[in-house]
Amino acid sequence: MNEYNPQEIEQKWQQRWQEAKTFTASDDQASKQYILDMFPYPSAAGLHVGHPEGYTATDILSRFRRMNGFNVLHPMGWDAFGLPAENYAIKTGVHPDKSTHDNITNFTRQIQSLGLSYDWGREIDTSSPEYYRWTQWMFLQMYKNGLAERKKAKVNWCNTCQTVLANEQVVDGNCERSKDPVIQKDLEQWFFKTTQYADQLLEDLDTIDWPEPIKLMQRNWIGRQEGIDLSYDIDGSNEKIVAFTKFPETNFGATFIVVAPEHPIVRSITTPEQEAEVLAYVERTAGLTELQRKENREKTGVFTGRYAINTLTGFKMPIWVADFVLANYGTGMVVGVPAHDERDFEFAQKYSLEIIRVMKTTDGDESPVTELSQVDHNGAMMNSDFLNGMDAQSEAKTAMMDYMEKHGLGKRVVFFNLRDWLISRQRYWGAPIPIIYCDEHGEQSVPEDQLPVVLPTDVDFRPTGESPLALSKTFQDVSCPTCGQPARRESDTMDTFVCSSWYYLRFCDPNNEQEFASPDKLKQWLPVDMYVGGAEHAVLHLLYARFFHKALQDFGFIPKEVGREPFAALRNQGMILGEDHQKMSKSVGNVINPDDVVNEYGADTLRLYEMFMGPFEDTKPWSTKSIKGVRRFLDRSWSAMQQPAGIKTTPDLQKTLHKTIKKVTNDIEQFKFNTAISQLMICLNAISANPEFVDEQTQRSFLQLLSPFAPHLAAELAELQGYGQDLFASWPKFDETLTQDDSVQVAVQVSGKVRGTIELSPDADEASARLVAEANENVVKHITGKEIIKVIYVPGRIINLIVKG
RNA sequence: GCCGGAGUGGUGGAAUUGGUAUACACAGGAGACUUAAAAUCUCCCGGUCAUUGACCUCGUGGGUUCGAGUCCCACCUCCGGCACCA
Repeated sequence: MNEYNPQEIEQKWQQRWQEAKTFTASDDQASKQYILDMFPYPSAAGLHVGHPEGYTATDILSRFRRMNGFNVLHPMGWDAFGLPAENYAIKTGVHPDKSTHDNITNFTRQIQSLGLSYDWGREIDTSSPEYYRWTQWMFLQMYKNGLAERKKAKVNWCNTCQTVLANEQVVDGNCERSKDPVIQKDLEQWFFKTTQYADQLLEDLDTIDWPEPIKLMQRNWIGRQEGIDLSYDIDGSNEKIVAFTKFPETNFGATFIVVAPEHPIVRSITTPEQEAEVLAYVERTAGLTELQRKENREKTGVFTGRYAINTLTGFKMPIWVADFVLANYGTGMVVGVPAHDERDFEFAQKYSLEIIRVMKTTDGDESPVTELSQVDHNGAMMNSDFLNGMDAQSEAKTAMMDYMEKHGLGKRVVFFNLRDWLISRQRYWGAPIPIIYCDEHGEQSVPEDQLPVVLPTDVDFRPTGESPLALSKTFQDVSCPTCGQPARRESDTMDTFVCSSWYYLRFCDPNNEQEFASPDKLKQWLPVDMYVGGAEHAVLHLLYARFFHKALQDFGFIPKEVGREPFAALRNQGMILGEDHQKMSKSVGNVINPDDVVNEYGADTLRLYEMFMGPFEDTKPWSTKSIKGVRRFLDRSWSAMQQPAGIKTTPDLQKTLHKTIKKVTNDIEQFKFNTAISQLMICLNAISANPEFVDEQTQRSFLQLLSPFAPHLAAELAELQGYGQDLFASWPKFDETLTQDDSVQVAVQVSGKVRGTIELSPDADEASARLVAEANENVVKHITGKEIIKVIYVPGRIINLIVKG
């Protein structure tokens, strides 16, 4: 018998598959499956064990679908632009293009050593001019259609990275990458108007098969809220206060107004007496970072000297400026109802503003509100004229909104949390934004036939806060597309998330030089049927890609037939922790390198182990000991499958085989790889117990079932046994009747407690089941002398005898 | 604070969705083969008490039910997201 030598056979089969182009997708079949991994950023650290988890899952699914007759598109590529390569260049002087491509070479070697069935003919690299040419082209389409816009705005700035960041890239007030505090800067920047798609991005979530928690996170991020913009006259001014609120029903209790310091109205309404104080406050708060604002929870504010009139009550509401009101949320102005809002209460208390209760809260309290714990906005209205007695959150809210709209005092509005996507980056290693500025003609698109705008090489990477491209002579020498006079190029590059927002489209037609992808090819493959990756992309990448898909479809570049969503189904792999149950990290020293595992145990063992560890979506710790058990299973499969096939099988073995076919088939569909593997182990145990009764059919089926998980081993055994590789052109079928047991163990309960088990046919009737149960020796002593008053019988599961006395 | 997810043997985890809790593995114990070890194979393996058996056990405490890991209520712990959001 041959020795199982994984390193040898794995290399051999990988080579054969590559030479035979076994996994090349063809573009002309109807039953398609597009199975996609989130493509990796090729970091210098190489592959970590988290990568193969997702890649193995999609590989199993791809091989399984192919065996079931599907035409599968399963590609791989590189999300190659990004800050780490540039930071590395600053430190070492190695050009990002070089380090990135060295890393890609290493990643390719590592990924290929796992025997994954990618169609390498479709490999893409977002940093190649052939790719980013289309990234730039897409920017121009966004521009042409009014979805890309340059505007001055308060933006997030990271001092360490020396660049602006998107809203989504700010985590707890810190830069997602450097973890350093983000400060606010007023800058002119490029935005994609994601907000124009807020409604659709929200609604279409209902049409896709994604994990509910991920959908919920997107819903919360988009943050749709219904409310009303209330207008108030200002005493002694022609301007108006417009305040957004979700709780207009409390408006009889409104006693003051607060405006964000950044709001332009502050300057125009402040009275001369208050001017100095207000300006000083505005200046002081403007300099604060997000973090400082967050740390300083103590409310501060300054009176503008002006009053707005509460139309309902005639109350003169003082207008204050305070930084707890955010300029970019709602209208940047808030109506203060201190009795029924905690923030308003704190502010009113600090500055001795009037507090009027307008609700008997759910705890029955209707005394004056003097403590924070009394503040609540649920209950029955009081002190509120026509609202009195109504429930605050239902009747009263609607009645008040109706009243306000009818009298021209307010307008119902829908407000979203989502902001436009800031895509400019003052960095080098990204796709240049294809815009030219001319003194005479202003902002100009680079003509499409001049794409790509190639990244120059004569560049100093060191971040100065200005884009490195601005300092390149060769890059800046350009003439205006309209008048031909000297002009200058936009020197910012695009956020790398722009590149990754459309790569799934390029895989459909990766070598097309006329279009980013032809409509026919898009029609052939879209949408992605299964998309797999880490949950860290819950909002960023997945939201942006959805936005791109919708926008490009509306521009007419993606056929309508493929639907409004790019990823029909999504699964997230769980994180793999170190053996110490800690997050893997270099500094802790608990990092497992996939190369080492492949060298020691083989790729099939690594694949099988990562799938066997636990549920796909769960976080789970690595265990070097457990991996040996998986290798043992492959060793035993290796020797069992090399036995000469027996003439006939046993009914028991056949039953186990058919149960296994059924379970493995269903489990793969449901991403329950761990239980699929345990069933394969059960099957092998049965095979090993009856070596002389393992017939050819059993061997063939077992190898077929094993092949998506351990493809090299299965291929080698098929060859050794003379079954040929055609074996893997089909998936075994199970016979439902052969998966049924003839007799089953049924538990006998007496008054709900298990007292014994009996053997019965699964369709035995209650009378005969009861007869056998009552005769069971372990049961008898619990029922003698007692009356059986009720019997509950679940065929094939339990029989429960309820006794009295 | 608000919104999600999770809590099962010494360990990773199973449990046909309300029906015999601990499948499949790992670790551990005993034995076989071996001069020996490794490898391999066979058996045992949640806890307490005990004579054949009984009782307890799925984060904690209640509840619904003939029957609850699974459903309901309250609470505890861990992980993830959001957060002066009007």
